[in-house]
Amino acid sequence: MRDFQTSTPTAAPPLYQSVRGEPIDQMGVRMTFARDEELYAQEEDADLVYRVVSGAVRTTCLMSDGRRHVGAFYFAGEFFGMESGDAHRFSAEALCDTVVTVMKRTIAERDVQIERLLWTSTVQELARTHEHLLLLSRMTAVEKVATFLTDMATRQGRPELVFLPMGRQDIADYLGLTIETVSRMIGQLQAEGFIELQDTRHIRVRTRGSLLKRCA
Amino acid sequence: MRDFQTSTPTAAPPLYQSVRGEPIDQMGVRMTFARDEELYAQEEDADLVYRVVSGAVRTTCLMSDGRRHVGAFYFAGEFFGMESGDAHRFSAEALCDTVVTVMKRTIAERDVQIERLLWTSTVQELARTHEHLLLLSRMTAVEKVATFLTDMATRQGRPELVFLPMGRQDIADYLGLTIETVSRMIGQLQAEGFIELQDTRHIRVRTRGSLLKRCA
DNA sequence: CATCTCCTCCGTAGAAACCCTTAGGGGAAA
DNA sequence: TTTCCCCTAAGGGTTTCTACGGAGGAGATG
Repeated sequence: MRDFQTSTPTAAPPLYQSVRGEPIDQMGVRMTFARDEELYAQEEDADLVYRVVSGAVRTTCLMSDGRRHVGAFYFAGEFFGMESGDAHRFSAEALCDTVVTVMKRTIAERDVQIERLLWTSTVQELARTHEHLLLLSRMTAVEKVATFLTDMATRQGRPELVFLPMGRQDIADYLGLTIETVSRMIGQLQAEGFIELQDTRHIRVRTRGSLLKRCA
Repeated sequence: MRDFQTSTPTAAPPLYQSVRGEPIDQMGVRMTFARDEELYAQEEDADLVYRVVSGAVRTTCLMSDGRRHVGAFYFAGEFFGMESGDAHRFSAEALCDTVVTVMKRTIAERDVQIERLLWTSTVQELARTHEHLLLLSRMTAVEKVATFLTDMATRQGRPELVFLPMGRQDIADYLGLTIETVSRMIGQLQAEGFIELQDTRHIRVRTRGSLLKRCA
């Protein structure tokens, strides 16, 4: 976990660094969550917006028959929890020990600068989500896993060594695969020489260019 | 096409009706596009934002090996074309004869009211996109088609008779299926008595409650 | 500190289900 | 007629489902 904590702050875009000269990390109330602790639940009132300071968060959606879907992962510097309606459509949980800042939605919407920041963040998330759509609808299993790994590497700002704060089940539910297929595809990428597993959560990318070819 | 033109304006939320007392339809420059005409292309500069006045628009993404992906459909009252970067990641085409209003992004961002409208619209689209993700990642073929039909019915504001301005290929590329599977599933829903085909583009929903059960 | 057990998570293999590919025919529009 | 799009059917491939075994961590015990 520790190397993850120290690596992610570099991923925060410069845009997010300050508002009115204040470090944006200090905007709102600081809160800490333990691994697997719930930040908010599905159907809960969505009157707060969140921003990751350190650690990582996943949003999940549970269907009535038990099928599970992971909507997104959020890392340091990223906003989440904005909803168009009154209630959260997903629940949010901490992947590891995580610090976030929390702000009332009504307060954020009263400040033009903060609102603009939120809008920029929302458009960025929309773009990421569209990429996710493309991945889910038209990629093969091995392409999904390769794309996921390069995306994680990029967002962590360290293309040669990826740390995965989430388990295999989370990856599977994010990519629309089963846990077995994820394992098989990681094994296949390793057998083909694209990646090397240091342990189950640390993956060394050998030839980034070649791995990108497996991304479709 | 005609019944579609008359039915969609009712789908526009009240929020979009006016800004500063002006009908928002008159914001920006009015443009008309013919069926299958391109509004903008993938990789093109994204310095404009669009809003559908009448008709319908699809956004598509073409992969290098020819695989095709439909990102979204937009109907009267909805904004599209906002990007986080400088370039469009998708191309946009008219599904039928379509009227849109076009506005410079820089102008939109200078007006606080318009900017807020855009943000609201973006958050709504993000929510719709998250629903689309859930559909693609964890639904079966028949659930995808059933969900698609109920979504179209809802957005057209006429739950009992759905008009599909897009072809089967567009539906398939939107749902991550093949055209044959879409046909089979529509046939299956018809055989099970949930829907009835008037012609290939007009579908009568017999028992909405039952169809919703097929949506997972 | 070593060892044991429990528990969770990860990896592998075979069978089965699901969906896609391929091929062919029909109907509407140009 | 020609062309394009849609529907149907059969075979094959990819992914999932089911089942089993191994690795590693947490906690209890001596």
